[in-house]
Formats: sequence, structure tokens, C-alpha cells
Amino acid sequence: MTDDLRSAGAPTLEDVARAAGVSRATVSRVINGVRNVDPAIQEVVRQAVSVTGYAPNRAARSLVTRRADAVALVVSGAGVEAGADREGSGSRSAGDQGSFTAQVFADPFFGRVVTGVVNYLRPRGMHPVLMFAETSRARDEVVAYLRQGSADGALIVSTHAEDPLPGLLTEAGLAAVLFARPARPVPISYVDLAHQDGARLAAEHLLARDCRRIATISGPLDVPAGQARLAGFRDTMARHGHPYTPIAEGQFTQESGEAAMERLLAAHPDLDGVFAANDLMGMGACHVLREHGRRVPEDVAVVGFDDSSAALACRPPLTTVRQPVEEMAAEMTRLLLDRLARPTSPATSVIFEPELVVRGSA
Amino acid sequence: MTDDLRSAGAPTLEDVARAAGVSRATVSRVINGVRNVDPAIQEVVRQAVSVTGYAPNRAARSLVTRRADAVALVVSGAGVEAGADREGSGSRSAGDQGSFTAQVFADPFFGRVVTGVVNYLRPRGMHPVLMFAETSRARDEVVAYLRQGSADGALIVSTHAEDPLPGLLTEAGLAAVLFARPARPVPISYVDLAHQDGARLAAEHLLARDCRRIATISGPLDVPAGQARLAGFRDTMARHGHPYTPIAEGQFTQESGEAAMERLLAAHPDLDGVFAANDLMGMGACHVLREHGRRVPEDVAVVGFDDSSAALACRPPLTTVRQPVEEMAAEMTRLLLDRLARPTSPATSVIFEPELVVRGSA
DNA sequence: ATGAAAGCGCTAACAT
DNA sequence: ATGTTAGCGCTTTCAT
Repeated sequence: MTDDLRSAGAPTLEDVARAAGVSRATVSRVINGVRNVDPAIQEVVRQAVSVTGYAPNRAARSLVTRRADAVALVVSGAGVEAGADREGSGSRSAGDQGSFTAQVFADPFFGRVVTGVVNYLRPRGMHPVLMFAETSRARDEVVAYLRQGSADGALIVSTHAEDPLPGLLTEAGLAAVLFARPARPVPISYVDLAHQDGARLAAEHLLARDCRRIATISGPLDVPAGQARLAGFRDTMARHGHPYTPIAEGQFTQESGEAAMERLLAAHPDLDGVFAANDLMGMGACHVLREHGRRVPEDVAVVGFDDSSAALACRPPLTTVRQPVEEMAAEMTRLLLDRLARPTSPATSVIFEPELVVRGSA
Repeated sequence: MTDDLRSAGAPTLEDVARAAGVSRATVSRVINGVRNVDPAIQEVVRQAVSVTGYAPNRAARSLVTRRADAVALVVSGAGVEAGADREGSGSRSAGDQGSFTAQVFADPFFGRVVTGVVNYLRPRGMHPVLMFAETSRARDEVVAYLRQGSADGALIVSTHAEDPLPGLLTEAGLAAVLFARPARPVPISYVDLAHQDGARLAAEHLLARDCRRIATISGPLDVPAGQARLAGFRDTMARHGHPYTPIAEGQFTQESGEAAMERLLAAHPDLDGVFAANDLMGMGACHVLREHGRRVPEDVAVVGFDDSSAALACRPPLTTVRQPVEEMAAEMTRLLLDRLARPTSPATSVIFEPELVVRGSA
């Protein structure tokens, strides 16, 4: 009805201005909530906006504001293959095309990160662009993407220890925040968990249950989280008079947890407690224990780590150390937006405290 | 070194042009791979690009090309709460903040979708922007986002049957493709699985194993996929001389699968086969069966659906019907890009055939 | 408080 | 084959 002679493209500021009988600048002010606009005119403009069905063109706005209102959410790895994704599902389903992305996203962990990120971003009118950076080439694309101004900064979830991406980003002067401390020190903000404290919680719980022959299935030892969880566990055991505890290294996958449990059981048939460095491996351990006729928790108590969905899927449900992934992801996002607002602010780190969640397995 | 008097902002086309001693247009041509540029000059330009460290500004480009080179990947639902996510994990971990997003992304299903989408998009220089649309307000934001030109089209994964988003999008003349057929017919492209065929495969497998007292744990019956899987199962059973089969409705969560299995077992203690409409429920069923002293598959055979990571996490690993989620997601993406290339092309649907995957449970 | 006008960096006619 | 030029739609001084 109120359509003019235009037929083509979406309405522009110009159209709204004409309809409202004011200038583009005024419309712009109203839309961006800048004060100093007569309330009456504001109303007229708002009318015109809804009549014309106007929606501001984001590219045009970005061109002048130099902000994309988007951040890259990057899942990053060090190499091409090397199955050791952060908390890989260990899945070999047909859907698992052997690709990095397939492995990574099969894990509920990333879903939790996404949740935390989106929940923080959304009320602020920003959105995450998903990117993978598992090859050198893909990493360059991430850098290019940011340099093009397609995203204002990057949130990085690394699956490998020696990930070069954080270094590349800081070198290029791009804003980025990590989930988990980088293996080599990089002047960059990150959030992380007090892994050692978590492992201590697990060890103490096992000890308090009167387990005396406790073993651990560690995570990959080239990953900081894997190292820290093991260190925390060992320290606590030592402090309680157990200088030696059997250890089998896993890769954070269910499969590797099963294999590790088999080894442990073969070498120490009498063990009565197991600390698995994540839930997936804890679940695998439970399976193996049951196959060997051990009851959980009566014969062998099992404690996991993360409080992922695997902990609840397991029978019995896993007693585990909760990692508040969603909150950590939200905080990581907050750190990034802070940095964007104040580009000169120094890098910081925020460490979260884990929490023991007691369920049926220990 | 080759820096001029500029100190501020990123290098622009103008800078490169000056460095190469040519015009902006020529540089643009080289960068966009347009022919008709002297190879020698191309080389000079390329040099200039790398010397200046030039990266094209995406906003400026989008402004003129009217393309964002991004698509919205929307996880959509019908209402605010109503826990019935598509294939909810049934998790109640502390990480599960009760939020829609938390529930949705706890499920490996979405990870598989993301994988398929990214793998198709990436080689084409495009990226997915993650959005949730679980409330009326969030849906409006998705529509606005697209109208602003922030994304060129939308990929929609609905968690509910009566999702209004597809309708909103088509009304607004925006390009969109769905994963799974909409509950009410909407002139929009989608990919889907031949759910009935999948259920048939499951039923025939159970029958071929000489199961005679077969029950099913269905999905939510207000979801097309839930209906179709049940219908396919029943038809096949009937065709094989089983006019009646016990059914318990589940919600695609592990928990609901457990509850359904309890009911089934109470009413039909002698059953010897179960078809669960998804793996999560199948896993729950296995747990309950074992608790009731039934061996799987010796006493009761169980077949799941999806071939999700849950199928492999289960003990015994689930025999299941594989849904090629990654390929379906890639095809969905292809349909969208097709549509963007040819906006007038009619809506189409692509239906994928499921496949039986035999493992330990049946 | 409002308007006029100058770009933001790029692509795409059009001209040569 | 290359250069010139005119915008794309918006924000933002700078006048008024």
C-alpha cells in the first residue's frame, strides 16, 4: 500500500527517511538509540520503519563501524589426523567419516561450549561463526577471516597441546581467548579448570571410601589437562601415604579407557578403586570391570571427570568431578568481548573450581 | 619496510594498487580471479598483496555483492520449554542448565549435522553462523538477521513438529532448507530419511532372528519421525503376520527409554525382541533389561535407530539403523546454495535410505 | 535537535 | 587488457 515506485531491493535508510519526512541521519539516530532526538520524531520514525519493513543492512553498517558483531568459534587442533581429540567419543560409527570435525563434534563437550558461548553472545546481539582449524591451511583461513573483519575476535577450543593457532592470532594482533591453558606460554587470555583440585577431590573420595588399591587411567600426557589431572591425583595419593599408584594412559576416548582398564586389571587384579581422567574412559572402565565379574562400586569404585552426559548414561551413573563447561565458555566469551571493548587490556586467566558429584559408581 | 606513511588501519585495495602501480580495479580482478589480466601484472599484484599484507574487507565486498558468504545454521523449536528436543540426551547433568540450548547441544546428533554442514560449506568459502530459535522472539531475530543480509540463507534443524520458523522464513521470501520434513506442509526444500524403510529393516532383522514376541519403544508421536518409524515397524510386523505389537511411547531420551522398557517388561515379561526408535532409548532399554536379569541379545534382542555414538557406547554395542546424518546435512547445504544460485528454482526434497548396522545387541 | 555531506572499501559498468 | 567512475547503505563529523 505504502509502497512507492520501488519494486526491487529491501528498503534502505533513505526510504525510511523519506517516509518519515526526515533525514537519513535522524533515522539512523533513532535506530541506534542515540539521544537528542525529539520524542515525537522518534515515534514518526518508528512508524516509518515498521511501515516500510526496514531492516538495516549489516554490511553497510559494518563497513563504517568496523565491527562485524560476530566472533569466530574455532575448534582447533595441531595436526591433520592424530585421533586424539580433546575428549573424543571413541566412536567408530559409520557417521564418523574419520574426519577431524566428525570426531570433534561427536563429543558432547563441544555442545556444552557452544551453549555457553551462545547464551552469552545472544543478548548482546552477537553471533558465533563456527570454524575448524585442524590443518595449517585451515588455520590461515581463520586468520584471514578475522583480518577481513568478518569476525571481531576468536574463541578457541584446542584439541591438541601444541596448537599453533593461538600464537598465529596474537602475532597478527587479533583478539582471541582460549578454553584451556596453552601448552606453550602465549600472551593470551584463557579460562581453565583447576584440574589438580578436581583430581584431588576424586582421590580423596576414593580414599574416604576405604579403597586401598587405587589405580588411575590418565588422559594423554601431552595435554596439559591430562598432565594436571594425573599430577593432582598422584600428589593427593602420596600425601595420604600412597607413594605409588598404578597408571595406564588413555586418550580420553571410551575405547582407550577400556584398553587401559584391561591392562590395569591384568597387572593388578586386586584393585578396588579407579580414577579415570574423564567420563568416557570411566564408562569404558565400568564396562570392562563388569565383563571381568567385578561389581561397581562394591568390588571396584570408579570416579570419572567432567560430568558429561556419559556420566549419566553409564550404569551405574558415574561419580565424577564436574567441570562447569557452560559457565567457563560464557566467561571465555566475556573475556573476549572485554578485550574487544578495551583492546589494550592485558591478558588474563580465569580458573574455575571443580566440584565432586557423587552418584552410583563410587 | 615497504610501509609508506600509513600507520593506522589495514591495507586497502588502494594501497595494493599503489604498491603495484596499477588501478584498484585491476587488483580487484586479480584477487577475484577474473580473467583478462596480463599474467605479468597478476604476478606484480600478487607481490604487492603479500608485501602489504592485504586482506579484502568483507563488509565492503558484501555491501556491493549483496552476499554475506555465510548461512545461518538454526536449531529451532516450537515453544519455550517442552523438553522434547529432537533426540535429547536425557541428561540431567549439572551442566544441563535446563536451557533449550544445553539440551539440544548435549546431543551428538547436532554435532553430526554441524560436521556435514561445515564440510560442505568450507571448500566454498562460506561459514555457518549458529543460531537458536526456541522462542517467538528468537525466531524474529533469525528472520531479522537474514533480512539484514548477515546470512544468505538458513539451514534449519527443528526439534519440534509445529515449528513456525519455516513458515516465517518462506513468507519473508528468505532462502531456507530443512533437515526433516515439516509437520505441516510448507513450500520449502528439505532432506529427510526414509524412516519407514529403516523401521522395516529393524523389524525384519528381529523377525529373521526368530524373535516372536517383539515390542517397540516409539519416539514421540507428535513428531513426524516418531510417527513414521512406528508406522514402518507396525506395517512390517503386520505383513509378517503380527497384527499386534506392544508399544510404549518414549521421548527419544535415554531416561524415557528406560521407563518405556520397564512398562513393556511389566506387561509382557516374555518378550524376546525390542525395536527402539532411537539409540539413546535402545541403550536405556538394554540397561533395564539387564537389571531385570535378561541377557541381550540371548534373551531379548534390541535394535536401535540412528547409529549415533550411543550405539557404540552401549554394551553390547547396538545393532541399529544408520541415518547418514553427515551426508544429509551436506545435501541440505547443497540444496540451500543451489537455491541461492538460482532463487527461482522450485522446492525439492531429498530422501535418504537407511541401512542396517548389525552389532552385538541383535 | 536536525540536516548536509563525506566517506568506509569494494565491485562492476563503462570507457578506452 | 586496463583504468575511471559511480555507487552499495550506513554512520558520523560538521554545520545550522
